[in-house]
Amino acid sequence: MAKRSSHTTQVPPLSSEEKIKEAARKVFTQKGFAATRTRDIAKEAGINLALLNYYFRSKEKLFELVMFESASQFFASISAELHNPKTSLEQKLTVLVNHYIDLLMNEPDFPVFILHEIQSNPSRLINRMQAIELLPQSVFFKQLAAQLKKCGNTLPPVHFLINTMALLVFPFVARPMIAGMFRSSEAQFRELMNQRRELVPRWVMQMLKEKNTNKKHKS
Amino acid sequence: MAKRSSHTTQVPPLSSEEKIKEAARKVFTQKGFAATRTRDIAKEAGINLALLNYYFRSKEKLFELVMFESASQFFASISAELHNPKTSLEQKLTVLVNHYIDLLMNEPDFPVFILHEIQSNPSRLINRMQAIELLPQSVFFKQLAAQLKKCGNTLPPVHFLINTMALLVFPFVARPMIAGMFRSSEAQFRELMNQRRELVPRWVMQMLKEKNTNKKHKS
DNA sequence: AAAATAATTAAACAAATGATTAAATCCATG
DNA sequence: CATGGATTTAATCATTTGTTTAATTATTTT
Repeated sequence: MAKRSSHTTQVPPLSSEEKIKEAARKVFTQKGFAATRTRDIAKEAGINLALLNYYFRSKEKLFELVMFESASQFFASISAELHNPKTSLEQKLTVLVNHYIDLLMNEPDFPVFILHEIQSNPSRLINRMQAIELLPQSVFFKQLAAQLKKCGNTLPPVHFLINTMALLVFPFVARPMIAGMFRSSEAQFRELMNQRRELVPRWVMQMLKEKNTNKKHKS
Repeated sequence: MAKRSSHTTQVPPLSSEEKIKEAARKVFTQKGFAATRTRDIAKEAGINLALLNYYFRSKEKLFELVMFESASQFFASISAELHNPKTSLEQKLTVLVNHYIDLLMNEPDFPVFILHEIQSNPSRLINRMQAIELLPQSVFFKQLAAQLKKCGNTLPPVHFLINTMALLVFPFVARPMIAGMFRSSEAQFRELMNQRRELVPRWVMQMLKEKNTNKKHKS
């Protein structure tokens, strides 16, 4: 297909259709559905505005196509590892954390984007993502529950799924605030996130091991 | 000011100006700036569309007014406790966690909203919130750093500030996803969050105490 | 009560924006 | 080359949307 040539990194010229999809992904992710103009996408893609409707019918259709691709890729990319019966819970945690830290360093705007779109239109996105609903049936989740039981911790396993995701993705969604707090540079932030590659799995394992004293709380 | 009357919960009738502000807060928070129409706000407030511009000049001005109020209230509401030299780190954690769990149960859409607005227009909001930049100078932060030192943990204290916020607010920003995973009801979610009132402070204290082995990570 | 000021309304305007049209250009195939 | 379909473009349309205007009603002041 793409004619390869010389020694330089040769980018196969994208078709207009592909250019639109890439531009749409970029602009939608940064500004959200409502704030992006079809003209923004056309300009970003370097194509005529009418081509957008020629290939994708409407802004809405383009959004659903591109974002369903992104979202399922985001959630499914780690699915195999989560269902792998050969690796330990701790190994899975390490793979999971490293995978998403890599991903989020390249796509830092994605989490807030997806959370905002879900919040402003829950039905449109939640239904289409079966990857999410399969998580509680994964080997990973079962190993998590087993580890809890072994340690005599009677808390619902959900807490620790939440905690893992929280420690993993929250730094990225709060990145502008963290940067604002410490006037920290991009490089400093990346250094922090690289440290967390080892820290997050350790913290999660430690939380699992803690005895749950199971005190009452005020209703 | 407001004339109080009988035994029933008497709502002092809001002025049009107040009705608009309340409606704006609600609609902006749920749908974001770009997706809300001035007509949505007018309808929600039950007032004529022109009144919005009569009192607030423009959608943009209304947004900045109302959201600056919300945001500074959100961040400043706990400021006194964070600077209290009388209470211990653990006590502060408990107060902080309980305060924000209360707040977020009533305003679950606020975090995603504010994060999305910051992401799509960082300069507009970050500058105005000095509360955020004062956090690293708070007694809370100093106690956190001291506790780390005492335990021989050489990691940057920021990690634990991030972790505290993560464990506290992430469940709310991810609420629709969590509900989707476990088909859980509103009541079940609230029960989980009530459990976390005690769990989050404990988890954070535990993370602080862990020895940091300080292994190298791949650059 | 009269006058003045404030609040409210219906209607309309102007710009932005998603979408369409019809003509022009490109490109493979016979 | 000629033909026919696919691609691209400039121009335009129709609707939405933030805002304004001018007239009407309510409230306060004199």
